[in-house]
Amino acid sequence: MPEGPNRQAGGTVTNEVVPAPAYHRTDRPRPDEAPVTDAPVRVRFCPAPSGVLHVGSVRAALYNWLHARHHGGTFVFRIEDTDAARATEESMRSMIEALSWVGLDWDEGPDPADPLGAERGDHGPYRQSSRLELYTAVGRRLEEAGHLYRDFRTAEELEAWRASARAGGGDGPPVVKASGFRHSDDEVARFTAEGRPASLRLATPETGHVVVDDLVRGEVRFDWEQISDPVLVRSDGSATYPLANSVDDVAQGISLICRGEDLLSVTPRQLLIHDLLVRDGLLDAALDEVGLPARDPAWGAPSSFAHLPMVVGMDRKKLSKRHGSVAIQEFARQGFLPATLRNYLALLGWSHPDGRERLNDDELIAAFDVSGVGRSAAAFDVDKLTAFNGERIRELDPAELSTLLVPFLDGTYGDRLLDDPPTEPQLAVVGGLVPLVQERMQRLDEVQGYAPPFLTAEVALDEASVAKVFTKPGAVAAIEAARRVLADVDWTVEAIEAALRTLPEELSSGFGKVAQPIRVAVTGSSVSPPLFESIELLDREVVLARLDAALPVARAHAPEG
RNA sequence: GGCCCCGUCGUCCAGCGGUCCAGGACUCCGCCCUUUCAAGGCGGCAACGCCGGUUCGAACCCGGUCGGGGCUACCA
Repeated sequence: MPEGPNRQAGGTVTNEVVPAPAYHRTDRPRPDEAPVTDAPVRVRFCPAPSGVLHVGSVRAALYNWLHARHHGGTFVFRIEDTDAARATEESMRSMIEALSWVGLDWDEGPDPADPLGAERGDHGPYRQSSRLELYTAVGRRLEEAGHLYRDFRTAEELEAWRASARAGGGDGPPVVKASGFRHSDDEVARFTAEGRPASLRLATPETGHVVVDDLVRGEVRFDWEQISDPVLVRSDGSATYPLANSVDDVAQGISLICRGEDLLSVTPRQLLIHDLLVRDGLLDAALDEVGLPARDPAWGAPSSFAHLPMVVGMDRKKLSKRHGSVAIQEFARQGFLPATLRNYLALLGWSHPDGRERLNDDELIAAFDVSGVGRSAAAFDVDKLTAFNGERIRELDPAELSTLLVPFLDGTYGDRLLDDPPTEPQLAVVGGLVPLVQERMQRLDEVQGYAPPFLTAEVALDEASVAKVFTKPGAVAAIEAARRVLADVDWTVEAIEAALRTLPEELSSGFGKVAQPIRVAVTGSSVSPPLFESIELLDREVVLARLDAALPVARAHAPEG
């Protein structure tokens, strides 16, 4: 049981590397001897810009953001585009836009207003493609210090070796170790002279084990003999993820690495790299060499890890297009509020100590603690998200909701029902619509189902509604009576209601029987916002015209006799 | 195959040896309210994967088993 001085509120922070015979030095300080307690809280979100940002990534970003805000720390947004073949600017732009939309603001990283250009923060650049020199310098220094070895094997050779090893040809599992992979000095000299390309592998310890003390998983032990020596520098000279990611985490003073569980098994080698980077000031020298900002003296190597459980679909399978909207932008166009996403996603793996679920940012930030995160995979449930969203919409200030609704009516998302730009009267109608629809919407895009009768002169009578309502006795009479009383009533909700309330008695009927035909005639459907308010929102001429237009239809559907 | 992680209602969580014939939220169902649809109120269905062990006592501890997932790339 590792017991070091490295304790921090919220969890044990001892990442012990034991023993370390294969990494050479014995006079170095043990990693757990370095006090890390007063290092400032700095966390990062560092997606690889290929594809779109999905809810799993956003939840990871959210947890990092919450951790930073809770501790008054710094949230860094870094772009990991070391794989030139996969990274695209389109994806990068989209991810920056998505994270901004969700409302997770970062303190250092690309400028959302100028995604491909400006950056903010003193420890950049924040795009790895702009730090290649650093990785090269670090790679060279690591090699000079004897931590790396050259591998001249081609991809085909490696593949063949793996295939046979896996086939159980007596070689055991396919673990790459220096003991079996390091070329002899002669070979190295010869291959180098021939100009054969070589990748650089990190020589990990051949024996012993590492204990990763994870804030969510507890202590996880790995035996070094099971861990392959990772390629740090590709044969074309470019850095791989383990190198670039580790270098940047140390160079940017990241204190807690909080990421997906899929990276848990890769943590041992990163611990080793962090250690090598910090030791003897190797990284500091490289930083200085390439002219990048020096590290803050208060920073240590990342001292805490938190590996978050995966987010899966309702079928427990990996999140995919089949699970609805994968790209975060899709949530925007469907009318989800960013605050809903933040609230819901926070609860996917974590819960407030007192059990409350509807939480605003302040409450989230105040209560969030990574070590309280659960360990099992969580299914993303759109129904619950939707329910949360409906509640939030109801809490919105009407004026704000009115503004939020416009993009769903001006053609930004969905059909265009407003002029460009919207006219004052149109905006007034939208504003008038808000009280009628606010409590019956779960998503903003649902306004598209309510708005047409109020924004277009003509109304199309819904076939099913006509068949259901106009075929009942009394429909024609109700419409005729409504037409008569509405012709000269005061155009206020109260007067309209008072007038229509007299109809049931006159027609010896129930109000429901009278109201439905009128509703269909005026709104086109048997399902609509409240009748009196709907009528009032429309102009008298429009209402009367619609009643007139509906009359022949109602007559045509009227029952015999 | 090897290494690692995970396993409470359909779903997300609570539970951290007795107060649990397991609690909240979403979904679903019923009732109330009601001019439709909603909203709101009330009520209901529904789970500790399995087998052993420890213990006076286990959802909680231990072992095994089964099931799910991750990694096993010169992707990240």
